[in-house]
Amino acid sequence: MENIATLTVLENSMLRFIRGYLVRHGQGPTLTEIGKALGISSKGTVHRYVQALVEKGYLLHTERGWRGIRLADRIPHTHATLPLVGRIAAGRPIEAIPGRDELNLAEYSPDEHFALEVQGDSMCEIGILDGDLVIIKSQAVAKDGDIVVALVDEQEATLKRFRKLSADKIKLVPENSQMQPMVYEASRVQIQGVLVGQMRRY
Amino acid sequence: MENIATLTVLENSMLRFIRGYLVRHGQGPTLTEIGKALGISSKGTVHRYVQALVEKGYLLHTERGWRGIRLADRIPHTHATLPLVGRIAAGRPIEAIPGRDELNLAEYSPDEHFALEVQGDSMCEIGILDGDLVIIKSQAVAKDGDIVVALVDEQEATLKRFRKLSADKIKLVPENSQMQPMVYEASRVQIQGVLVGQMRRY
DNA sequence: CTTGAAAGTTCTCTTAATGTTCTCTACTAT
DNA sequence: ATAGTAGAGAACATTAAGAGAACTTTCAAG
Repeated sequence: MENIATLTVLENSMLRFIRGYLVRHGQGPTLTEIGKALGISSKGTVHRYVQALVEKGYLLHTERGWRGIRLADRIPHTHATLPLVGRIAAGRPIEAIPGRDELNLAEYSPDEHFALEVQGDSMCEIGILDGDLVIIKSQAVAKDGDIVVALVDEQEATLKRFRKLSADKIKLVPENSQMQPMVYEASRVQIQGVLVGQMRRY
Repeated sequence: MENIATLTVLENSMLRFIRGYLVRHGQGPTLTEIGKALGISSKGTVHRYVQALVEKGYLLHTERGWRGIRLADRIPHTHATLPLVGRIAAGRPIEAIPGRDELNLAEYSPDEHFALEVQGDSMCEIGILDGDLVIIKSQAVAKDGDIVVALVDEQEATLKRFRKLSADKIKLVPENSQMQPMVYEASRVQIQGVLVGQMRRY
């Protein structure tokens, strides 16, 4: 945590860019490329910042030669963010996503969200598999088509797509063709929240 | 946080804001940002409150430089966690998962990991869909069967399952029956990392 | 090997953003 | 009336960020 404290906003941005570039290209960027990416037209300015990162221990530079910027072992610990290097599509270069160079994992506030582990295949056709974690925003009302955590008779829980049939009937729809939708009296069903995220570990 | 009671309402609000900001950004807010968040237009006023929190032992400030506000050691740092309520299986009550009541969103250290956004369907049969984010552990070596980010000829990237055919040949296998595996000379392929996580937003 | 372009290095000058200090004001409770 | 809380805002100081020119080094092509 202390480590990040010593970097300015721009140093941090530059480090993120350099880091992404190394993954995307397998070699270091030129000062001009760094400048272009960060909107700086002066190589001198870019050079100075790279030097600052080297002096602060975040970057190394090969002794001679072009494109010699490398990551040092010392990488800032930024709580709850990861560098978002870009978009990967087979057969293409990884392309940086303009304006998005960080993945913020702390965007879900714990007072409004909770997590659940999924068991079963009811939502597998949309990529929510057995064992996945889902992030739910706590709310009691859902829109037609939302994926909800629904409590039936205050007891049985399920993660399904919510369909409103009428004022007093709702349908909970699995995303698995082998399973049937279920229709309930609205009064039996309590919406606990709405799906906002999913994640899986490997 | 027992001593939080000795703060005024506003000091308390400010402390909460600063704590949240530090988690999301990994560095301190500017006085202007604090002011904007709490509806105070005067930097001078904000500064005075920050000083009060420093004097009362809740905050620290780096000796020099901007964005230097930090939490004092006695203040618990907010971690990027969500309550993990339990396991959800259709038709059953949500059951608590023994020993796991929190989902730690910050488990991937940024010095070893980066994220990528997936484009395409090459891994869709294992639930990695177009638009998903994947979390990659940086490493240059993979085991047979690992899902890897591979750079071919320092240029083309791909996320596929790694199969080692021989000492100098590897195969990259999609998880989509409509696509063919590709075989490469090992010297053409640079492993940038191995898949450790996946996530999706709704 | 030579040459020219690209990339890197050093330096000076400038501007904008952020932090600090201070004075004045208003409201509420004692 | 006084003290505490809370706010505005201005002037000043410090930090970060930027341009660009001149020079040096590296590399690739001929």
